[in-house]
Amino acid sequence: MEADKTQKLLKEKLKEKGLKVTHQRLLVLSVLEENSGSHMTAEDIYDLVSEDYPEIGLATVYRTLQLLWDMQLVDRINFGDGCVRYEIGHLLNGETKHNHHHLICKRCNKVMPFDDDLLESLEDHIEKATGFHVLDHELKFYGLCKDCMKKQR
Amino acid sequence: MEADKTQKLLKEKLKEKGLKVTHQRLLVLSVLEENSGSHMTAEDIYDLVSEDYPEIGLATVYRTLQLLWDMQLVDRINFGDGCVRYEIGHLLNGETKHNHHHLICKRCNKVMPFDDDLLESLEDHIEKATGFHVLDHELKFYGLCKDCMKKQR
DNA sequence: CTCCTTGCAAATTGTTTGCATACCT
DNA sequence: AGGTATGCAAACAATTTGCAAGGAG
Repeated sequence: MEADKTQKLLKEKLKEKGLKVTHQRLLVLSVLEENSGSHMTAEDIYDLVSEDYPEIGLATVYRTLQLLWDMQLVDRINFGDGCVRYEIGHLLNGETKHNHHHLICKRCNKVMPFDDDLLESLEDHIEKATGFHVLDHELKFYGLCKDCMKKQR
Repeated sequence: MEADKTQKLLKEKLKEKGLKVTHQRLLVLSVLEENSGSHMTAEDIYDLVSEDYPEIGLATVYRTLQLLWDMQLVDRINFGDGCVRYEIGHLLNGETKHNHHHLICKRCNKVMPFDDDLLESLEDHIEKATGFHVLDHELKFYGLCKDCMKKQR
């Protein structure tokens, strides 16, 4: 149901640019959609798409992710663990803004989401103070999770 | 003057762990200190250290940066351009907290610092709400800088 | 004298590119 | 048909690792 809407949007945007609607592009987007909430690497996505469509190549996944990102259909996140991660775009995600942040444990590397929209007003302030037009933000907190705090020597 | 303090701290931390004080380690830290405010890649640091100490190897720089990061003497930043960047740790930087953020222009890739300590209270809130102990945060705003806004078609 | 550390080169890992073929429109 | 997309393998770039030799405590 939601998925239909997403696909339709992708098809529109492709047509707009004279690009083609292919199996691979639809599949990558749908995997991202089915796993909304997880932070997936290109390899993760490749593995999942491969289940339905084994002949896909990893390079195509990279090219498609780049494309989806250019079209603002997916978000990129980087936890500094050496690979870029993707999730379904916040524009498609129901919410009007991207207001979920990440708590990253320095010891066990667990990543937890955290919701807050405190930053809206800060964005307005930035625009007025610097002339920089904010489109999106990314906020990460590094520290120790509850479990690791307990285990702390 | 400040540099002495930094070196002393490094020496202490090394001794604490039974590790050795080497030229290379001191030099990497001092380059970072001299360039406080810039966001340097391992390669940048390697080039600068090489001027004083040409026999250093790039691998040593990587190993040293890892070490300094473990010891909380330097901060890591990732602008998603394919390489990790480093700057002198906020603990050493005079301030008590790391409250400078980044405005990243999506068009020209310029990076501008932006200071604000609005997040302190948010950190307290997180600790109470989730049990996650926050050590540091990283906040990036993506958008269009003043110049690129003007040039906008 | 013992272990930690280094430099070098080789190995890894994530990602990109070139090219001939296959596929949308 | 005509140009876009794909799969594969080779190319790349940033970072890591193995190892023998050098240096700090």
